[in-house]
Amino acid sequence: MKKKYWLMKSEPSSYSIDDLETDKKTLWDGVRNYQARNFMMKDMHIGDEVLFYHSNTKPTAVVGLVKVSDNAKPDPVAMDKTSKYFDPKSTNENPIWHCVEIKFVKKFTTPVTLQEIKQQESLEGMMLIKKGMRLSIQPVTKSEFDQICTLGKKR
DNA sequence: GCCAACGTTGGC
DNA sequence: GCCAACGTTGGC
Repeated sequence: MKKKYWLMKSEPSSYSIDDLETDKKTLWDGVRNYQARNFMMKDMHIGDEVLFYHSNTKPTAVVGLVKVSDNAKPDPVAMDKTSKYFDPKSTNENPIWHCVEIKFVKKFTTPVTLQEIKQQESLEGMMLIKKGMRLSIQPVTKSEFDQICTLGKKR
């Protein structure tokens, strides 16, 4: 299985890279978008590397690296009536939503801001900066991944 | 807090 | 199957 590269968004007010550093690993539950789900179910595998992105904050930025530590499994909170992610259409027999588990790898010494990414000519193809792009899980190329990592190590 | 862009829902 | 209405995302 060839390693793939991804970008995952999170609002730091709900779950930040620091939370993940504390937890070491977490189930990426609560995703309720079919495109994002399909990536997790079909394309993400143990060992894939992920850019962790903080959205809805100042500044928005890729703040670190994480790794897929377990393949997709049914999303438990979809079956939890008390959860805000509860979905009556999803059952134990026929779960609709799935999620992978991710583990903390490292925080960037310098977060790579959205603004900075937009300024890189070599990154102008990134999905993240496409107008109206709001997918919370996006594939990135190895080249994009490597460039962001380099920027994150600077200074 | 605003609002553009998007995805989903539901009436027909 | 269309599409208007609605809710959500996420940058600014």
